[in-house]
Amino acid sequence: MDTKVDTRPSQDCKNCSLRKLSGLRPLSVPELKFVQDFKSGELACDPGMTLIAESAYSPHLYTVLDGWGFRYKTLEDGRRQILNFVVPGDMVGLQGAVLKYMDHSVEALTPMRLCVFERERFFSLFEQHADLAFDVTWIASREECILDEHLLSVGRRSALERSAYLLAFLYYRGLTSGLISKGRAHLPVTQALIADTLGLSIVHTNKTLKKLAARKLVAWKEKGCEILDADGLCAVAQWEPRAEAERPFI
Amino acid sequence: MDTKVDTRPSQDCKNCSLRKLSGLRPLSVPELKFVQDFKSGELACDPGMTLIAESAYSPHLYTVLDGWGFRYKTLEDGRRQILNFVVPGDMVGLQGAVLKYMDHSVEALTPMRLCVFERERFFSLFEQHADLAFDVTWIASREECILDEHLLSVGRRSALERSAYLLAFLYYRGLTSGLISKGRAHLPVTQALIADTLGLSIVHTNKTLKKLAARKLVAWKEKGCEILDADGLCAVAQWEPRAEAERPFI
DNA sequence: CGCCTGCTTGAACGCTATCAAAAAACGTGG
DNA sequence: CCACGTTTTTTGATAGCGTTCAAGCAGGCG
Repeated sequence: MDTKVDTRPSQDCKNCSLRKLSGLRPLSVPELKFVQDFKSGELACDPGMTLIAESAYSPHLYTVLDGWGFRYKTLEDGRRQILNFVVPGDMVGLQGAVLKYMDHSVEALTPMRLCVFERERFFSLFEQHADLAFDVTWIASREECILDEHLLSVGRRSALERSAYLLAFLYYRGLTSGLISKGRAHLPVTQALIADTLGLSIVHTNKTLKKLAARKLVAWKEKGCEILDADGLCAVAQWEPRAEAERPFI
Repeated sequence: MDTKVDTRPSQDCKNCSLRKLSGLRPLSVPELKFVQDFKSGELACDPGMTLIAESAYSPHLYTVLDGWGFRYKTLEDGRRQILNFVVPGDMVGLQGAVLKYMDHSVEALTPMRLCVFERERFFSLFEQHADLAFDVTWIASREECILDEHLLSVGRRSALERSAYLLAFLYYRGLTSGLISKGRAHLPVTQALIADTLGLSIVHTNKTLKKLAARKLVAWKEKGCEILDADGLCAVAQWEPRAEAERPFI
């Protein structure tokens, strides 16, 4: 449960491990230079660690370099709703940087590595690089788009459809962010997490997942979920992933 | 059900009817000048009109000047989920302008008036006015924030809590956007709309709303909902509205 | 007046929650 | 490598919240 901020001089953004991912918008030389200067360090953290706590002020803004995490909110009596998962390329704490308050918490699901920025200097990005500013807005809009689909899912899909949608969704997010590959499609989630994302009880989630397993769409092993047939999941969910053109990454 | 685009020279932004609303960030003279030039017209439309259709390309981007509307998505078999409501000051079609695709539809609930912009020129806003670009990101982030709360609501609140939350939420949105006042708190929504927002059936929505009415929190009249006790609704919902500092408006 | 939309009500069904408990997997320290 | 506590998964039984089906009523509009 410990955290360590890397105090070595910031890693070179040009050789950022994420840059080799296909589907990322390449940065121009001046942009890269700006980002390199904007970056104030790296953060590595262990599973279970809270990156950002609801309503607590954080002076930082992050970009995920590696690992899985998730965003959630809770009601006063403890009921929890997971809002979305974060993967490499996602920004963490953007709401806080823009609105000046955080309305949700973010927790690491696996060991994570993050790129650290100072909120104070966030506005300079808008002043100096219109392209990067547009990218930030793009990222915020895509998050909105994902939330729209989740809301449709929780509001109108049955338990079986919902589960299928979520697993397919996580599969594609894992693929496009390089966390998994078609051969190694293992999602590091517990059934309790799935339940809190779908708005279902743990017991019923378990029974529903068993049905998907019976259809050979997924398998539960090694404390996580193996995706066996993503197309099958999509069919059950009445959903298909959007083929994304080029994704910005800051 | 007809639409009319106002072909007269664009109304003066400086005297925009919305500018007198309290809580809006005032624009500088150059910003105002830019917005005035950016604006390409006004659109007036009647209730029931679809402003933007899912997956259809629209060359426009709007800001709401007057009236209520709502965003929604549907599944192939017709099940519908309302994602959020739009009120004066909100942008409509931002997702489309940034991501290049629309994933939801937008429909007018009451007669609406909108300010029309050209998507093509949207990027120039980022190039020329960092402050306005930041405002756009602010608007996107706040939408995300609202969706987070809706998701928590649909996922984890009971039918009664959910209804109370939604009505309180609409009440405060109406207030801050000048559509209603404390004396005249009438929301122009049908129970079918409420049902599609909460992810409930119409029948059960009706029974749930009756319970709120029995507690004297709301009253159903004139084809809409009268808010009698917003604090009471908040208490039922375990929710309280956030006191917003200054809201940008483009 | 008659149709259409929106609100209301009752009854029966069923999906999902809750309760309870056990089995399995995992992590840790001896 | 084993023992033990903890977390996660699994299963069965029961209860209840919310859905679906089926009418009936009220108000607005041509």
